[in-house]
Amino acid sequence: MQESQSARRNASLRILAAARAIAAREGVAHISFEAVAREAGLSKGGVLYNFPTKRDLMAALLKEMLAEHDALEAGLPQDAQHRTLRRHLASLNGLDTADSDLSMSILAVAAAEPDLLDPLRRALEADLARIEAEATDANLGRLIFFALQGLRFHALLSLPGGEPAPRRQLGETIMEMIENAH
Amino acid sequence: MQESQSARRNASLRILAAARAIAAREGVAHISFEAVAREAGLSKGGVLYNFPTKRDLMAALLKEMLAEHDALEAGLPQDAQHRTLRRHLASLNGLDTADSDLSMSILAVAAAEPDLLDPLRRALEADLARIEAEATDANLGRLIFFALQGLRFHALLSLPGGEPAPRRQLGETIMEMIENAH
DNA sequence: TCATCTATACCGACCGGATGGTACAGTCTT
DNA sequence: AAGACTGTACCATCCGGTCGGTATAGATGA
Repeated sequence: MQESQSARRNASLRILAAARAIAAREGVAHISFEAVAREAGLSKGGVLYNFPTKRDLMAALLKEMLAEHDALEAGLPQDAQHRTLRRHLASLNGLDTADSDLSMSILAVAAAEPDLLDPLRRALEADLARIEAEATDANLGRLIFFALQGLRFHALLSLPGGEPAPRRQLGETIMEMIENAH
Repeated sequence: MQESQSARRNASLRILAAARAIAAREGVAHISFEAVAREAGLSKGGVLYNFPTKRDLMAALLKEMLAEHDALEAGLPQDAQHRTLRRHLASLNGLDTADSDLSMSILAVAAAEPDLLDPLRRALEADLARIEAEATDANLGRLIFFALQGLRFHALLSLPGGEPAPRRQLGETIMEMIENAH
């Protein structure tokens, strides 16, 4: 194990990964310092050293998720129309491979400390504005945006329509609507 | 207060109302037996007599919410087209007056015990099927359904676009789309 | 070069509070 | 009196957070 540098210094990434793993396996409610420590292979004190409060841990989790979502835009063709909508669509389609359970933590976080969602609120606010600006029909743009969000939540909560197959099907419908509206 | 029958015999309704009040005031995470008992004006033992486990309490809360949602259909004109979609729209518009925080409990419940959402899953599954059957364009019906759901979740989590004003605005757009598609 | 000092990263025992749940005694209604 | 219902005391557990301590790596200085 090449821990000469990485493990010695800063176990934060390992801790976040451990938290995600626990969320995926046992549910977000089971993210506790002890559990995370066990999963990450260090002590509770070590986790608390990196994230002094649970709030900090959850905030870091959320930040990581938003960053991954934003990173998707890089994979889009430079000249694509409706970039923001496309990014959301891509993010939605990537829900299988990526751990959807991390997103799930948003919900748990929201229940406990609503203001932790502020970064997410700002990001979505900007996205919504961009979508309206990019759209030929602002109303249609909004409609599609919320449909994507609805689809996302259904996927997170295992509600009908959120399974990969129907999700992708509606995704294609939406893609056609996007491309036909120039 | 006419407690001669209702309160004396079966405090369940009072308990559920208390739980909703707590959720609205302090958040879903603060629904505990003791807190509910205090709010409902009885003892913890009393609450536990009516709802032997927390799971039972949460399930009852969810059931109550679903019933209220279904009840909205009665207020719709007999001959209305797209009844199911209209009901969802009505439910969404009623989010302000009704306690949205009850719906919020869905999220917390889902985090703790996902299978409690099964009744909701069945209800939404049926709704989705009905919507597709009622729609002239099944794809459009689905799209609108998920947009409504997205809007609902945004409202629950105080995410952008979920505020009453923009919510109602998009609602009207949707209403027009529904009425123009015959 | 070697002793000392300092900062970083981590360990693990412990505390206090909250919570779900139990036990059981009492009360009210019929 | 019996059963439905309520109140009180209590328990076990979990969890977030504190705290004193350890290990190590580099800087400092004579």
